[in-house]
Amino acid sequence: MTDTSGATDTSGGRDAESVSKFVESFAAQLVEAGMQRMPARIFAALLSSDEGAMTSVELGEQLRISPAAVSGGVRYLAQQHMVSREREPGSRRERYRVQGNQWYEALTNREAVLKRWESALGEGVTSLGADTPAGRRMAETLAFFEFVDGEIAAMMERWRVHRETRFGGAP
Amino acid sequence: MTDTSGATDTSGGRDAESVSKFVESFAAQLVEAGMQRMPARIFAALLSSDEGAMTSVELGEQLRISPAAVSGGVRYLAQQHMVSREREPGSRRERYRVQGNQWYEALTNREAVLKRWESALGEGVTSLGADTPAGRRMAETLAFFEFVDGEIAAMMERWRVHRETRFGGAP
DNA sequence: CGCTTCTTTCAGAAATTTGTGAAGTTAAGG
DNA sequence: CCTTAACTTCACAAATTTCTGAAAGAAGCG
Repeated sequence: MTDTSGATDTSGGRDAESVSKFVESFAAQLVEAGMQRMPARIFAALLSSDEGAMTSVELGEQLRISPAAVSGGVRYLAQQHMVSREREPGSRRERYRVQGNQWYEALTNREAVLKRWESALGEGVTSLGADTPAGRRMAETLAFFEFVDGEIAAMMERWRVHRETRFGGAP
Repeated sequence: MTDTSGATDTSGGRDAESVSKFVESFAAQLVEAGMQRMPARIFAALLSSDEGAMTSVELGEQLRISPAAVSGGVRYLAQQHMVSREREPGSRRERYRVQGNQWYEALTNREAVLKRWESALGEGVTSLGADTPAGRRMAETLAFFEFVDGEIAAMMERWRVHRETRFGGAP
């Protein structure tokens, strides 16, 4: 089965090549935005799978990477809550799943990041002096991030509503 | 002047050491969020300067880096619109300035990034087939980013208002 | 015009990051 | 229990990135 003619499916895409093309190009964007290469590729592969889930072996085959690389990449993604791990009961085999909305909730949950920025800025304000020009600038910056923090939560709430009306609210 | 006692200013901070401490710790956060090290450090230094602007030489001295590193870092920051360059007329010496609000407008202007993601996702939808499960998932993701796009603009508008009432609208 | 002062570019050394093979660990199933 | 299938960890080689010194390029100023 190494023929290049009709491939698996000509009707709506889904031949190995067009999937791979998308995976690599989307992963490249994620990399450019600061994600590491392997996590990005793994994530893109999951996103473009029909089930939204793949096993270690499947990932390794599609991306041509070692089990070790899959393991590392998946661990990162799980830590970031961008994928979740499942085990089909009664098998040591794991599947990694991208949970519909879960992942962009995670993406917007730069919350942790924002919190750390805020904390660093707060220290900056006190250590440089709240009454100095630099201190005032940082206090304003801090206020901005606090504002954003709150806004993002509200935005995600609006998204859930918007989504329901547009896609007929899946869970 | 290498004494460690009274330093330059004991009233509100602003001795070289506490500035540097803040700079490095804030830069570290930026790095963790994906920014390269030099740009991050340069940016943090500018942010914590009283004038909000420094020359090449000042940056080099505070951060202990070569002129080449300053040049590279500053170029990156300028491309991202996080700092602007000024020249005091009649001198080849340049100053790099963090423009109050300009920079977080830039930060939220991941607009370019979002656009590229959207375009990649769009290609994904057509290439995988809009009627496949994977295609639908990606279409929804795409919708999410389009939604975010719009929301961010609105959020920044609200911020400007919020800011005026809180800080007495500077330009 | 040529000197001087800044900035930028470039090639390369040093450090860091990345991905792999191989060994190690855990649990399912005989 | 022992075997086997899966995932994880680890040390290291390769690739990439990062920063520097040196040279080159502009632009003010005499």
